[in-house]
Amino acid sequence: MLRTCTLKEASQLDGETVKVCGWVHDIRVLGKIAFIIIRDRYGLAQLTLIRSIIGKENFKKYTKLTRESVICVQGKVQKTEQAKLGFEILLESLEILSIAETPLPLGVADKVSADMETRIENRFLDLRKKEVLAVFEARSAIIQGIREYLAQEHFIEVHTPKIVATATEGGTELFPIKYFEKDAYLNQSPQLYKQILMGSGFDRVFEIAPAFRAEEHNTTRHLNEFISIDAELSFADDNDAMQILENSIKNAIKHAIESEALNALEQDIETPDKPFERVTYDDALDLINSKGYSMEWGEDFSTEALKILGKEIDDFYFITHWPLEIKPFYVLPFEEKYSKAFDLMYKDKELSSGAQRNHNYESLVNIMKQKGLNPENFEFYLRAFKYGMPPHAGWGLGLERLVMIVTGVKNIRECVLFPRDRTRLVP
RNA sequence: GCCCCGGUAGUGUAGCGGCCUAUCAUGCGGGCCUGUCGAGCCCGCGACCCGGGUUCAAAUCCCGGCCGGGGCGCCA
Repeated sequence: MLRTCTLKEASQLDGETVKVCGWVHDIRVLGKIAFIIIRDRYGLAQLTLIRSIIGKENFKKYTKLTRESVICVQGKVQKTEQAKLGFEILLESLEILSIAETPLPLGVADKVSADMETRIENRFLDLRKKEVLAVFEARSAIIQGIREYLAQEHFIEVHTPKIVATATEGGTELFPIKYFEKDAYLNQSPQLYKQILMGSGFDRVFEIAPAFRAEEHNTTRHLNEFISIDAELSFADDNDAMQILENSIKNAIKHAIESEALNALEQDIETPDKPFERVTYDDALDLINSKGYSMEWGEDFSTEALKILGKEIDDFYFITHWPLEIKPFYVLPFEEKYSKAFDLMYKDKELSSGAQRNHNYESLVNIMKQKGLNPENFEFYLRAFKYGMPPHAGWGLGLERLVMIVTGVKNIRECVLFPRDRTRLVP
């Protein structure tokens, strides 16, 4: 066993001799005494080196260690007021496990900031910073919160194919790939598959998996590969789906807060205690037009329009009863020109979209034709509607968008370990 | 897809025709110090993206390329 405890655990072991491992965060030499700040995932600890105890040779060797080298040390934990952290480890022996080259392409303990590109190119180093790590701890907690809630509501976690034969919904660009002698695509959404599973009687399913979009977008809120959290439930309408979504989000935030990851981010967010406000498309439209912005019925909200809404309405809110014409073919029509579609917003950000689905075969085929899609290309999907399909509803949620909101991070790339954007394919 | 902005030491920056042998911080190398903790002090190291042009003179202006950041659109 290389270590007997983590640095955080060591802080509680006053008087005991421990063996700990980590990275050299910083070294301060003051003549005959020196301090090495060691770091692991859980925190920092100060190693105190006294030359007269460890010997001149060792003292020199250890204080010449480069930053970010990996070491394993043995020493005695002592509580002391003299150390900022309230304790220190009086060094007895030190083993060098890995020497870090110098200079570092990206400073870890530095005060200077780095550009996004430098950070991503050296992501392994960037991830050593506690505020960067914290984003991923929060992300993990968010996923756990959602998974925990959905499992409790008897959702089955499923995985659908990411290599598919045709476009899911039309519209967005897909990444073409070679599938042996056939042409295929990376899937933009599990939409069609999770609906088929409703026809299978799975009743309630969810999936947390990558989705791919080949749009050349240049924004801080789009990725070409992102994690989509999708849920679908049978014998349910749009309101049921919204409730499940709302509760999932609340549990996600609760978990993120409880994980304490947010402490490193100076992010102050509370679990929303009130129900999310629900605004109809028509009311939202009126609100926007009343603020001096001009928007026609049947248009989607522009970024500028959403900024107005974001200011007028509280944090999380649903926009419901969308015009049928601007939603995909699979949403359920309602009162002729409307649909049972909804979007979940956080201020001006689109977090999720969902709907009660159209489970009527004839109607579905008609709407597909109206939208210029060829039903023959969707035969594998449509046949599930011919032999007993229950009414159902569901949603897709962009994980990284939620992580942005919960952590307060401004660029969505910071919410992914190794982001895929317009030009980035490595690392 | 349309549009805007930017590339200066390892990192982050200042400079935006001659005052540049290029600023500052951080880092790195060396030295001093037994309580540092954003340590301090002294010495040193290290850079104008590439190609072409304008000019007596280019980091600075112009053109092209490469690379990056962002806005809109599209969406999650």
